[in-house]
Amino acid sequence: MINWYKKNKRDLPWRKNITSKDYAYKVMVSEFMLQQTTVSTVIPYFNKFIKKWPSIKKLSKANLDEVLLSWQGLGYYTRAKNLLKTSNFVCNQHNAIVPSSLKKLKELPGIGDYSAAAIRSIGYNKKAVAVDGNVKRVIARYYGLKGTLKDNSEIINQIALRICPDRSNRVYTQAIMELGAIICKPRKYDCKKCCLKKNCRSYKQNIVHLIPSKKIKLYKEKLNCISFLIVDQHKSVLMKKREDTKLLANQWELPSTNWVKKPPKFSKICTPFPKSNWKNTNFRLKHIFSHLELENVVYISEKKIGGKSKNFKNFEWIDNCNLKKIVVTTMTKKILKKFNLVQT
DNA sequence: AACACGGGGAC
DNA sequence: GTCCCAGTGTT
Repeated sequence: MINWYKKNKRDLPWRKNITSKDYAYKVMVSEFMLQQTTVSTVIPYFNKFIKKWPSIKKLSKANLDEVLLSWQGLGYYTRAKNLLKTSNFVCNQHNAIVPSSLKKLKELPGIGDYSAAAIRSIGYNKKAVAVDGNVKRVIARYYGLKGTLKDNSEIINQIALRICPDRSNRVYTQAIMELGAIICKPRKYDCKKCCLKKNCRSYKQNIVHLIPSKKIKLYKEKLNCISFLIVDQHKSVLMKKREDTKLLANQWELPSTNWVKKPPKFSKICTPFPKSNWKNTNFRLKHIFSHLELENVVYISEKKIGGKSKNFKNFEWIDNCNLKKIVVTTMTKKILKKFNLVQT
């Protein structure tokens, strides 16, 4: 497997300059970004992030809005918050050196079992057992473990510990993950090319397609809302900042109704400017989150001079130029794009 | 042990 | 449409 990896490994930006002083920091940043996120999605974000904050000391001087802006579109925004917290903690408590012990790594916000092991192994080449989704799948197939990954999590962790080598841990950790990502993929796996096929139980028994078995799908709540797009005479858009907790924390979005099960009926009284002339755009946007679906109907209006608004708490008129400087939810971004108020 | 937390890519 | 991705924190 190691030989296969050395020959076939991908040229990923966080694998460069292993000897540089900031290498462990870069590995840490990559591990935050890679949580539940594919490599191809992460690469451009990682490059931009490291260009802006090449060292942990520089990152620790950033403010949250800046970090969230560079995270915009990547999802799971608590990661950005935790990464900033962690960099501050490391600068204050660990002399700006990313720790290499599992215990100290796991004290850092946003770093759990997997990330601690990955940073120790990939960042410092010290022994650690990093078990991510790829590793679980490779082990489950190689040992022919039927059932879901969750059913087998205990035994998978035991095996992972047993087969983890003491030496060259950095290469091993990446090799087994890379095998899962390139060859032993969830679908369209390529067993013919797999260096482990000789002893792979599910390959020999021809049950690769059954392993791991799918986890039962959970019901996704379907919600609805109306968003209000209002532009003033200077082409500024009225935006609202979300609360700093929970979903899409601290991000800006169009003013909108609550998210409710039954599609809300339009009424001027729910709009930010009840006296304006609101029109249904007939534009509907379905947005999928990990745990719910939201169907968004967009109403549009131009602000009348002298029109009064109801409640300006957390509301602000944002001009076109400043729209790209604030963190906007992906959903609102799509709406603004549809009405040619933002590029890209 | 179950749920909250994004968004996109592959099929 | 479905699955799932270099998971973590909260309840």
